[in-house]
Amino acid sequence: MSKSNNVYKEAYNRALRLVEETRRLPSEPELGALLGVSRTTVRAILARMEETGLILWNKRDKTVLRAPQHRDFFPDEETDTLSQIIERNFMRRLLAGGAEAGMQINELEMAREIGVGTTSLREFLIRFSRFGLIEKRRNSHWVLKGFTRAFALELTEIREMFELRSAAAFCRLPPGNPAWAELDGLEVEHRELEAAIAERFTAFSELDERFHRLVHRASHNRFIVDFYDVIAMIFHYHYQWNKVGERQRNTVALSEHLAYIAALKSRDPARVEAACRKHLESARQTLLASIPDCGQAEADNSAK
Amino acid sequence: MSKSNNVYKEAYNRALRLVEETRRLPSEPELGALLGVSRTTVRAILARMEETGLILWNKRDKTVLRAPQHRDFFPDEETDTLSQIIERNFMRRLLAGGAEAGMQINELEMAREIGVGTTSLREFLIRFSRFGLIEKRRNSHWVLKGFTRAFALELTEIREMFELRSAAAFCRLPPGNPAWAELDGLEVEHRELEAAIAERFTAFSELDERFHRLVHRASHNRFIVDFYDVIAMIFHYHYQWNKVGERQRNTVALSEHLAYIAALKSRDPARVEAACRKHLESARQTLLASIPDCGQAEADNSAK
DNA sequence: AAATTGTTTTTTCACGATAAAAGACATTAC
DNA sequence: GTAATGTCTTTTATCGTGAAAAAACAATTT
Repeated sequence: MSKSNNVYKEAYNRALRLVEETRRLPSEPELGALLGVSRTTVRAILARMEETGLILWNKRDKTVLRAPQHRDFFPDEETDTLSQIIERNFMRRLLAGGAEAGMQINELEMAREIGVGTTSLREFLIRFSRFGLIEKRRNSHWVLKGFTRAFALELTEIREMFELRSAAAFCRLPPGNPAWAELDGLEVEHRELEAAIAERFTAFSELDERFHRLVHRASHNRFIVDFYDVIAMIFHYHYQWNKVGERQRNTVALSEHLAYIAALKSRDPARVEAACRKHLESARQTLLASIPDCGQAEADNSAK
Repeated sequence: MSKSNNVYKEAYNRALRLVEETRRLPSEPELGALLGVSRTTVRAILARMEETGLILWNKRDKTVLRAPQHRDFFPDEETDTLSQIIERNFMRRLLAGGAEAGMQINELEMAREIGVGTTSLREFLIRFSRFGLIEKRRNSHWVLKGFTRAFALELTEIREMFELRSAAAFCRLPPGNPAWAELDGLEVEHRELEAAIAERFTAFSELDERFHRLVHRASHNRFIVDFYDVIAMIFHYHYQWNKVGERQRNTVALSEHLAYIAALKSRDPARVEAACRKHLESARQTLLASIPDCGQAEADNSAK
């Protein structure tokens, strides 16, 4: 099957939004920059838009003829990257299904089950291995380490080290640094969400990620910044399968964020540390509370 | 060409060492365990040994007929893993050649130059990306970030955080923990090397790695333990192309290690921290001294 | 002349295929 | 009856291939 054209389809859907808003589309290179794809893909999109009667395309002239209907869009399933498909499948097995530690992963079988080639699955597993949940035996299978209490503790330990350091670095940023403006923006978004917490309390996790990434970036350390990928991945999937008490959790986290932001703006290192510690502590508790295998931790940890 | 039989060749060479030392070889499963390969490979090895007249093989009986000659061994080039070949090639370009930051990596071209398939190279790059030296543009090329002063500073920053924490954890290990015995063993090896520093001063880096890995393991944190891979990789290649002042460096490091070991054995946290800090500081200086682009650091760091 | 469009070349992504290596099962030897 | 050997099956490592997407180059247009 070689390669799916999801890049084209996904960009096409986004291009439809542009069609909704304008009478005539900009030049090909401009569209490419706007959609984040190459001109080759832009031209494929324009060609189809002409075919379906959405636009009239003649060289520089790209006039919108009609508003896009619902059926003009490609279905969501077709716009996903292969690695996104694999990732979702894999995480579902890992978190939802009964994936015990020590279980081994069969590339061929798993690729067949998900319906992808072995190469793609292999590449996913290699990329995924940095999250510390799987390990490769040379010339042999992968071993699942399991989403255990020990894992959560190790993850949060690093997170706390990194975030405390990043927060301290944030305080030291000169006043002119754009990060301060970003922080102000995030504060506003927090207040807006606080006011509307009843309706859109699920929007929090996206805001949460942006806030923590901003703090981590202040460290100016690629290893710290990159490590947030691990945290984001875990929290993302974790919350997707664990909705109990979500609203309560988010309300608490939101107010902790606001205190944390206020502390950062005060530039008082002691206050920042306290606010950061408090928030991380409750994040840790939330994560731990959701892991079934209690008592397992000591065993895992002392097994060297 | 599908797959090279380097596993077989490498295991064969190691099996020759056993032939040198024994009159008759053990059972197939035992040999497999000894060489770390499957019985399939063991049997292939035995088959060849019989063919070349090294042994007489009849079911359980595997009698050694003659001592292996030099020409019985497979040449070293043939025993390397593909990923080792790729790694060496890549690191040579990165450290020795003029690999400026921002330069882009072409999978196809590089694969051709090294003489491997694109899949293998891709997988290597994905694995390598966690070292923070390259970055992928989606649906496009990889970008080289360069082995810059900024990189070295970011790397050592994390290293120091992790090692200080691990060393502190080491102090708290109960007296019965096998790590203490391992530490004693390493101390002996250090003393032996100290006595013979004149002859085998290049053997230090291997000892260095084992020592630091032992310390890191005390953290009981997979992210800390895994991070040492990054450090080991950098130091390994770095020293391979930078032999100036090696002996002096190693002599200093050796005595610092001994002080560090003594501190750990004293279990005095303050003393451990001091010894650890001192050693890490000189390791950092050594690394920084070897990077050509001075003054670059500020520019890199403040570029957000 | 600079930017845009038209055309061609290259590169990435993903697959199936194949030999090496591992693993499973059946048989024999002690 | 346990542990070895003999045989067969499955899985991994690697490549070549082909379509999607990017990038480079050439020809227009304003």
